[in-house]
Amino acid sequence: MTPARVRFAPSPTGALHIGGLRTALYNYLLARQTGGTMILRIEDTDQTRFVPGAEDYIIKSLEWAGINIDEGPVQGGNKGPYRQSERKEIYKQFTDQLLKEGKAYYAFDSEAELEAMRERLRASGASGQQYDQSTRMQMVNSLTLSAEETARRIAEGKFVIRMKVESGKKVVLNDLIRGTVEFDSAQVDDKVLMKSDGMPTYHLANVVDDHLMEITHVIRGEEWLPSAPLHVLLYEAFGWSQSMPSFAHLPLLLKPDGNGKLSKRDADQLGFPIFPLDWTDPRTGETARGYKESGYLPDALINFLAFLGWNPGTDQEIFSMEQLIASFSLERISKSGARFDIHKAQWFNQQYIRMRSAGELARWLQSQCAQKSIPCSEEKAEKIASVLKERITFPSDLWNAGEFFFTPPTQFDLGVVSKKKTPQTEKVLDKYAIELSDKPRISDADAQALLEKVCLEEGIKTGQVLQLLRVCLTGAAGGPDLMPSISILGGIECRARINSALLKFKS
RNA sequence: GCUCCGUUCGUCUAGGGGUUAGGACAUCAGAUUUUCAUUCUGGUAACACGGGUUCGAUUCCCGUACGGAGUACCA
Repeated sequence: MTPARVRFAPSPTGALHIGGLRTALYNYLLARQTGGTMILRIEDTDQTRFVPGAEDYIIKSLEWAGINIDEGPVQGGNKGPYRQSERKEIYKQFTDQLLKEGKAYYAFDSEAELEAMRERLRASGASGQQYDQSTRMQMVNSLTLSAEETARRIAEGKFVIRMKVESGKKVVLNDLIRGTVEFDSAQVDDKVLMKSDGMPTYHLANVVDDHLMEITHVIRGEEWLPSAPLHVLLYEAFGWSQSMPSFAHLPLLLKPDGNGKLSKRDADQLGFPIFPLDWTDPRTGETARGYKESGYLPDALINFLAFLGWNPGTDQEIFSMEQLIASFSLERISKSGARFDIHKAQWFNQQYIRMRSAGELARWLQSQCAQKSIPCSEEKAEKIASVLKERITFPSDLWNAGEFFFTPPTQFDLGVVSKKKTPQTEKVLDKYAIELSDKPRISDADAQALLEKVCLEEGIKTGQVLQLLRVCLTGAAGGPDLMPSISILGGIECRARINSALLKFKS
């Protein structure tokens, strides 16, 4: 396999969207699989949309997700710089070349003039309202103005450079996911290549950089497919057709319900994260919760994301990053958009939590306790973790489901109480409490044997008191196995809880 | 409007001219757990529609419908 050079090229206009993370992942998988190079390129050519902190956020998010960058603004590399704003001079050379060869031209139209053109076209019932070969000669540009006038306007410094797209050409794109896609160059417009502030547009910058950085595969979202013919034309114009990268346009991530692509709004409404990490928008001060902070494990999220649009063709679903790298292939990416389903993400998380060691879960619990200033020994944390392990989806559930190990219940399931509390069961629990009172440490088996003994003396089955006992101890009707719980709590604590609960039930 | 892309259970998908159309999530039922969860077993549930091509089409072709994307001096 020839080593692939791929890039993830976000623009620092905000937090990294979960769909962007998937795009980065697919790029990364191909890079690692082929022993190639993963490049991060910051596409910050729109100065008006620049958001401070966004670049740093993107880098931290990728790092958390386990997507390691080989070349980028932080790591450097010999094809840099990796921020497009720092490559301004490079782009100028290339537009100059196109200008000289007559493949691009200067345009001076104001925004109002452009709008007027579109309005005119709409009114006339034309099929499109593009600045293209059919309209360019009616516009204010170096094609329609005299050489002197053009020179004067250029000297004023207010101009854009547009691609001069020839009509009547068939543009063929061989997409790795979609196969051959054909376009008619007549419907490609004369896109702006260089903006009036001297910055390139995405179209120019992307082609120039991909060429200069020797990118072999452009793996990006499907939203780029319509502008792909322009990019192909640009490669041709520069004479780079032979070394043009392969394209793979990824299916989009769609809303869980309704129509359209997944947006932050949907996530907010349905209550799930859309960003990898917590993000505070510096403009609005608004904070959005991240996957990390919501308790998703990075490898679980990655596994989930990998399967949204790709599958290995086998029944295996749990894949580590290494396994994904080994099995991944662009050919097995599906063509249609994938609805985003947070339930599946939760299921993956649950699976990954179970694969963690009791020790690791214990450390999570200990840190949660520490935050609440509740002491928790390693031994206790580990015991709790092992009884709770199969029952949780997020690390925070350790506390939610195990709080009763630290604080006696204040609320009790009254349904169980009214159903199970009889003079007889009360008496059993009373006696059980006394038996427990001199046993600070007690094993599961002993707790069980003791209960059976008391029940036998009172002539009832253990099953008749078990649930009432659980409510006394934990307050709830359901929960982890009772005997191990008693062992964790210890005899003294259990006795106290039984007594106080029984007292409460009397009133 | 125009251009491009797409369409298999509710969801993610496998499959592919002749299959009992497979798996996973979700859901329902039963078993286990004298609780809940887990686990196990089983169930419900899909080839958008219409024309071709063919002995035969869910699979290939063409339309239609529906969905999506793009249509900026944003990426």
